[in-house]
Amino acid sequence: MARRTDSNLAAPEVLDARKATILEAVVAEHIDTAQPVGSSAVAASADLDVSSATVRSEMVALEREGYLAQPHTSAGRVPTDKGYRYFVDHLKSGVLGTAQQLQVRDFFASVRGEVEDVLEQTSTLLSQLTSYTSVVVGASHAHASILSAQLVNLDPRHHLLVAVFSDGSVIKHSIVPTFESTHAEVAGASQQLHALLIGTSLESRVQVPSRHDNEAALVRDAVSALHAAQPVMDGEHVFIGGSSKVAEVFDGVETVRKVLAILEQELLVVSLVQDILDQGLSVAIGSEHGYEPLSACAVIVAPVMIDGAPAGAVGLLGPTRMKYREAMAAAEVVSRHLTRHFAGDDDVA
Amino acid sequence: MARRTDSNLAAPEVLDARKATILEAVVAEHIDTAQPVGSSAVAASADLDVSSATVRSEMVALEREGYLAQPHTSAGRVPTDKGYRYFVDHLKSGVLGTAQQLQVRDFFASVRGEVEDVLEQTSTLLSQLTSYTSVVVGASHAHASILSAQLVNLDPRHHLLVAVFSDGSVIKHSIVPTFESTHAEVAGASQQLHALLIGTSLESRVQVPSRHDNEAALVRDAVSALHAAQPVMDGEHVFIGGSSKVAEVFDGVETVRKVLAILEQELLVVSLVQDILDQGLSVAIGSEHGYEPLSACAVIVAPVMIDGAPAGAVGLLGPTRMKYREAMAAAEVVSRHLTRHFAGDDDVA
DNA sequence: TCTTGGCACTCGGTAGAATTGAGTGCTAAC
DNA sequence: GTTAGCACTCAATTCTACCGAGTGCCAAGA
Repeated sequence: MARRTDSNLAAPEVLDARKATILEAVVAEHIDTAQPVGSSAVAASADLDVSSATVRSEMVALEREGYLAQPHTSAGRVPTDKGYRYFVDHLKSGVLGTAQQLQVRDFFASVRGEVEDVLEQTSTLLSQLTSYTSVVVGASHAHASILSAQLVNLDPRHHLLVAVFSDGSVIKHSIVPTFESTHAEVAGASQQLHALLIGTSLESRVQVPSRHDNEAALVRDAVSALHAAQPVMDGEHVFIGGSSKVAEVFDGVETVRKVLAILEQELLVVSLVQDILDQGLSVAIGSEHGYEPLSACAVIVAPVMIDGAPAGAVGLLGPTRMKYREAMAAAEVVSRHLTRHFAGDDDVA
Repeated sequence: MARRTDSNLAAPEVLDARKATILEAVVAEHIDTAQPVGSSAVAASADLDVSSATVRSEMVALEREGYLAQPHTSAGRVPTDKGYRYFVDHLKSGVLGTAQQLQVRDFFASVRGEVEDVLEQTSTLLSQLTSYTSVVVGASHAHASILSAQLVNLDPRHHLLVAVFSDGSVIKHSIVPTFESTHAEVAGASQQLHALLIGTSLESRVQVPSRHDNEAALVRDAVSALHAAQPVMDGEHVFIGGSSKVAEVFDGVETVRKVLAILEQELLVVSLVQDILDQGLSVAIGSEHGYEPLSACAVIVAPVMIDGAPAGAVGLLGPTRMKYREAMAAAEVVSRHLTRHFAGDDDVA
C-alpha cells in the first residue's frame, strides 16, 4: 500500500535495518503508552539481540538525524514528526478487526436514504470505529446534470429556484428581483428555465434570453444565481463525526480548543482534506499540512470515487501518536464501501 | 422581565433584603472569579454596612436553606443551583453593550440568503457575542403549505420526491419502488402528486388514488414517504455555533467531553431546548432540565416567533456560573431580531 | 571496529513535613 | 441583633529528600 503516490516527493528515506527496527519500536511503544521510551524497553521489546547500550548509541544517531527527540536529559525518546513519517511510510497495511469489519458491513448493508444522510451516518460510523474525529466530504455535483429546474412563487417579490441533479442532490436559491411578478410570469419563467437548464451541468454556459420582459429577467436572475451558487456548495457537504473525541484524545485544554476551532470552520476542513489529497498523501503528520493550529494532529484521508473520478473523501483526525494502522485500515475500508455504495451495489458488501 | 411565565411553578422565593443582597453578592463575585467567596469579600463589596461576622451568620442561614454550599470547611461559599436560580429570578434585565448592539444590527441589516444560512450565521453571531456555545433551532414547517411537489426520475427504480413549502423550505425524499417505471409513468405520477398535495400541509391527510397501476402506486409511495419524513425534519434545522467555546468555558476535560457528546446529538439538543421552553423557563440551571450530563451547565433559551406562533428558538449553553445578564440580553435581542427578520422587515433594525 | 557491562550523573516525579493563610464557627461583650 | 476576638480547620503552597528511569561515556572484550 503506497503512502505517497506523488512521484515529485522525495522517496521515503532509508535507514539501516537495526535503526529502522529501533525507530519502529520507539514509535509503536510511544503510541501505546504516550510516554517517552527508554533504551532498555526497546532492547527488551524488539527482536534484536543487542544490549541497551547499543540501542542507546543508535538512538543518539536517530536523534541527530531528526527522527527522535528527548523531552529532557534524563528521559526516554519521543518520535518527531519525521519519525512518525518514517513509521507510516514503512507500515505494513493493517486489517480491521473482524468485529469492526462486521460493523462496517452491516452498516452499508442496511444504510438507506438520501446521500447526505448516508454521509452523515458514515462519519459517525468512522468515528465509532476508530475513536477519532472523522470528516466526510461529499461529492461536489459540479458535473452532475440537471434533471429538473423550476421557479416557485413564494410571494410577488420572492421566488425560489429549485434544481434537481442527476446525482440526486437538490439545491434551492432565493430569487428576489426588484420588480413584482405575476403568477403567470413566474410560471412562464419556470417553464423556460426548465427547458433551458435540463441536461446541462453547473459548469456549462447556457444561452439566456435577452428580451426585456419580466419573464426573461427572472430567467436571467435564476441562471446567474444558480451558477453563483456553485462555489458555496462544497460547504454543504462536510460531515464531522465524533467531535467529542477531540477531548478524549488530546491532552491540554488549549490543544482541544484549537482543534475544535478549526473543525468549526467547515470550509477550512474541506480545503485541508483537499490539500492533503492534492499532495498525494494519505496521511499528513504534524506540520506536513500547512495548518499551524493542527500541528499536534495527524490527518488520515482516503478518497471516495464515483465513476473512477475522485468525488469526495473520508478522513480521520487524531493526535500524531494515533493508531495509524487501525485508523488507516478503517478509513480505507469505509472509503471503499462508500465508493461501492455510490456505484450502486448496495447489496453486496 | 419575567423569568418564569408558567404559573404552575412555585413563585420565586423571597429572602429578606439583607440575605438577598448577600446572596447576590456571592453569586456575582463567584461568576466573576470562579472562586469560593468569603464573608469578608461580601462585607466589603456589597453596600451593606455590616461586619463580616454578620455576613457569616447570614451565610450559614443561606447555606441551611440551600442557596449556598461550602466546598470544604475552611473555604468560602459557592452558589448552589438554587442560589443561581434566585439570582436569575431577581436579575434586572440587562442591555447589550453598544458595540454588540451595533454588531447585531449590522448583522441583521446585511444578512441575506436562505433561511438555513441565516440561522447558521445567527448561531455564529450569538456565540461570538457571548463566548458561549449557541444553539439555533429552526422552525418546523409542519404548518407550512406545499407550493409544489414533483417526482423526478433518477433511474427506472429510483425517483426523487421534491416538495417546496410556503416558508421557502425544500425537502427531498428518495422513492425506491419494487417495480420499474417508465418516464411517462413518473411524469404522470408527478402531475398527480402536484395536484394532490398543493395547498396541503404535512399535517393534513390527503386522499390517495387506490388504483392498481404503477402511477397510482408511485403516488401512494410518495405521499407516505412525505408524511413519514415529518418527524425527522427538526433535526435538519439545528445549528450549533462555537462548540470550541466549550473547551474555553468549562474546566475539566471530562466535562468538556460530556458536553460535546451531547451537542453531537442534535435531536437531543432540540428536545432539550423544547423541554425548557415547555416548562415556561428562559433559563435552565444545572439539573433543572433533566439532562444529567449537562448538570454543570446552564441553558438560556429565547423563542423565535413567526406570525405570533412559536417557531424555533435561540439558545446559549454555558457553565452554571455564566454571565447571565449579558447572555440573556444577547439571546433576547437576537431572538427579537430574528423574529422581525422572518416577519419581513429586513430593513429596519 | 563494533559491542557491551559498568558507572557516574541528571533531573523529573513523588512523598512527607512544615508552613501559610483564607475563611470559618463560636462566644462574650456591646 | 451586631460585632470584635479568637481558636480552629484545611486546602494550597513550599521545601526537602529521595528515588529511579534513563542517559552519556568509557574501558574492556569479541
